[in-house]
Amino acid sequence: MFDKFEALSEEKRLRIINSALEEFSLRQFKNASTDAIAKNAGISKGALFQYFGSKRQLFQYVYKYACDTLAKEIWAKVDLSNPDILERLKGIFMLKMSLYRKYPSLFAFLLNAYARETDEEIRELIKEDFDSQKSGAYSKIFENIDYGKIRKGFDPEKVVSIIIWAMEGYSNTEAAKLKSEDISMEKYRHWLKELDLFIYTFRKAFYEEEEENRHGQGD
Amino acid sequence: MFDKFEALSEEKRLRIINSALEEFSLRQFKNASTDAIAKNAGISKGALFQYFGSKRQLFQYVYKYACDTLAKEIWAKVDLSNPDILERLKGIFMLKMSLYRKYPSLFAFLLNAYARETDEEIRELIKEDFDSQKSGAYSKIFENIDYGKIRKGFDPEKVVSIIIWAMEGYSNTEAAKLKSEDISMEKYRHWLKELDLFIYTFRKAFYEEEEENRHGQGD
Amino acid sequence: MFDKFEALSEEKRLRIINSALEEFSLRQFKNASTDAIAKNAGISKGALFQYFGSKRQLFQYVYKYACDTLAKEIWAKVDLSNPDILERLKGIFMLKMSLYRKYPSLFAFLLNAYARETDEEIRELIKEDFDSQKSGAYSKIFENIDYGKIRKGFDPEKVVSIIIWAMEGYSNTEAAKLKSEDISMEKYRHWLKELDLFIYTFRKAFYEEEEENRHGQGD
Amino acid sequence: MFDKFEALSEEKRLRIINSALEEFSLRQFKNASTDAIAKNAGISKGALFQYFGSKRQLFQYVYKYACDTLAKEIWAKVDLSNPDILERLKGIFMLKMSLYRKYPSLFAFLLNAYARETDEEIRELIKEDFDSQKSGAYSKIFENIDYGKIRKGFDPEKVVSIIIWAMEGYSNTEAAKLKSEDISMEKYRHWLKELDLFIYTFRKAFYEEEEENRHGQGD
DNA sequence: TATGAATGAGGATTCATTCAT
DNA sequence: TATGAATGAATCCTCATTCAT
Repeated sequence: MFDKFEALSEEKRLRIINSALEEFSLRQFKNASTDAIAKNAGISKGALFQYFGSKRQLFQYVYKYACDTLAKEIWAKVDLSNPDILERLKGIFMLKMSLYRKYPSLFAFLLNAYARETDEEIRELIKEDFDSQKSGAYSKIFENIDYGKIRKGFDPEKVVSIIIWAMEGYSNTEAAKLKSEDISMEKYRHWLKELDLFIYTFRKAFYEEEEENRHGQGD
Repeated sequence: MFDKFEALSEEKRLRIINSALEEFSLRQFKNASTDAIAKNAGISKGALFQYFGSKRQLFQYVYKYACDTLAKEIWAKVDLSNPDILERLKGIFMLKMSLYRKYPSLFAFLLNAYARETDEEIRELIKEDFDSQKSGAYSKIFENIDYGKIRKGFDPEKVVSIIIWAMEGYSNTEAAKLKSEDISMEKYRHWLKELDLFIYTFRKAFYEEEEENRHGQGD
Repeated sequence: MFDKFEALSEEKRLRIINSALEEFSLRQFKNASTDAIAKNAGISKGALFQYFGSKRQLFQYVYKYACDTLAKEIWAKVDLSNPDILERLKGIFMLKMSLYRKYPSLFAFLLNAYARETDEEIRELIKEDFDSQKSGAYSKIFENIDYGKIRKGFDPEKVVSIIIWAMEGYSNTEAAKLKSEDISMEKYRHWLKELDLFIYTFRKAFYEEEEENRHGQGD
Repeated sequence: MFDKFEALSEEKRLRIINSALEEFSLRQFKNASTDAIAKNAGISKGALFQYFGSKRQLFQYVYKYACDTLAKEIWAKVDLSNPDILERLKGIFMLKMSLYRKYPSLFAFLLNAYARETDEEIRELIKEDFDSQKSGAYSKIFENIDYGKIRKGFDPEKVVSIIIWAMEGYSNTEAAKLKSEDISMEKYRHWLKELDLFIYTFRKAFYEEEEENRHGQGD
């Protein structure tokens, strides 16, 4: 299965995968056009069906590819050694942004698949995968987090929720601004500065004094 | 344009609009069936096309109707007299939740349109509208806000962003849990309690001491 | 089901059925072209699918129609009161020939369906029907046959087999000559004369003397 | 034409012919897969088209091959020295049955081609060939037949037709029972006994007394 | 010469849109 | 004006045939 496809040159394979990623991120499974995928990949419709058998199997292949690629990229790079949730989320934010640069369609494809897809069979495929990945991801993100730094009088769970929602809000806002344009070094530097401001704010708002001092001193 | 439609009796007009709202909230524009819309509205397909010319124009009409209706509802009820951002957001959250109950199809339609629609022309229509509405909405939300209460040392803009993102995160999380089931009074009470906890947390984290005291005393 | 089709005028319905009969008698189910059926019936492809839903259902409808029509025609006209196998087979032969005139494609369609069809689902549909019809038909043909007239020294079963095979051979030979051209009255008279000759031959060959005499006297 | 094919080794040629015979006996011309033919012959699809130009020409070649082979076999073995039609038909029946055993695919192919093929061009090819072969065959079968034995009062032509149709009916009935299973010696003996009974019946029914006597004495 | 990947025309089916009644 | 049957363009998929290697 998919032997014929995997026997192709990497260049051609990527052309096809990226064409499919783009089409499937623009349209639902049902409306995505195999014609468009073939055309944009520079191959014939017949070839597409020789490689993947059906539109459905093409989706499955591309979906698996996207998940694997993303998982490899993310878990290879998130630093789980730092027990500070703020530093960890900062790492995840920067990673997320860099992935937009590297695989613009891939990200859009996965979001589209999860948020918009209505084809039942496809939803099932996604749900299984997504739920297991998500719970895995969340448990990894919260692994070894040190809640001791949070100021007395706060519900640590609420505080962590607020921080995560705020970080998500920020990364979504920035991602929406990006679209598929290139990300400059300047942009990176800007984000790092902004993130430090957010982190400073969170620390000052929710952490014990000493933390703030340490931060103040280190600054 | 749409003269023929607007000449109909209100009862018939509503039947048609509601049928379209429901179909468009269940399916993407391209997959929505004009047959189903006509059937559920109890009119013939031919009539539908005589009123609106095309499926696309029908969508546009219904979309505009939904936006207008919602805007009227929201701005009629949000209390802009209270200069405290926290109280104002609490009001918006409760309103948002109550709208799920009042106009399930209309709300679902707008969410679906904004979040799931992939038809390019439709997206553009939505975006324009949405952006102008959003900027209007945001300027209204921030109208007369008293930033003076925010603790010195914080960037008020960042603090407000964090609060808004966190509130959005919470309302999205809760909305996702809702689906289309009915909202009980108990649910409302639960939300009010939770919101008060969030507000307490925000106040304690970002507001001047005295604010916190006032809250503590008032509780 | 098929309501829309049955609501059409008889003229249009017959045009469609005959077009389908012809196409399905020329090609196997799989190769039969819905395009050709629609075109020859003078309707659009879309209409065909509105009436029947799918090519498969169209076949089923047409098949049932063919069976019902044929059964009605045959059993309405075969005279089962005459206990002489020769007279009865003569009746069946004449009937078979007259059916070629009335429903040329219908006959070809049923033969084609039984002899050539390879689509499994279609075969099953046919087999059930055909086997039950055939056993019913055979039991009717042999109902009340008087074997007493067959000359001593012959195995009556063999004699009847020979007569039936010979009659089938003759009717197939004649049917093959016919194709779809019209059958003249002259042709009918010719067949009747030929049949009488065959019957004379069978009687003289296989029946008791007295039978032959009676025949001789009656001639 | 076909030079390239005929230049191949006999072993390879037979592999290709047998593969085509099998595929064409399983499916109609249109549904037969050139892919399957090439694969089962152990050659590439490209080679197949280089040898034969098109699927149609491949069929023609194979059809001609089948006809020639069969004709050679048949006329080599039918004993034309015996002037008795009954003995001659008995020989043909036994030969026909033995050919099922010797060339199952070839026989199945020809039957399939004649009985089931619906492609018009192919049908024409078959018909021409078949008609010329048939008339040739019939003239050979009736060569040197002694009609003198037939009882006075019968039309010899009719009698011979009846005998041939009955024999065909019997051989078709038996062939239908066979399918592709092997033919045992017992089966052969059974057929010989049955044939003798039929011949006895025909002789008694249609031949002059003395013939019958001779038969009765010889039995 | 042999290969088998690539091509693209052809077929079933769907559905927005039209139009005769 | 209202109807809903009819249309036909568009979509997925197959497979004989071609052609670069």
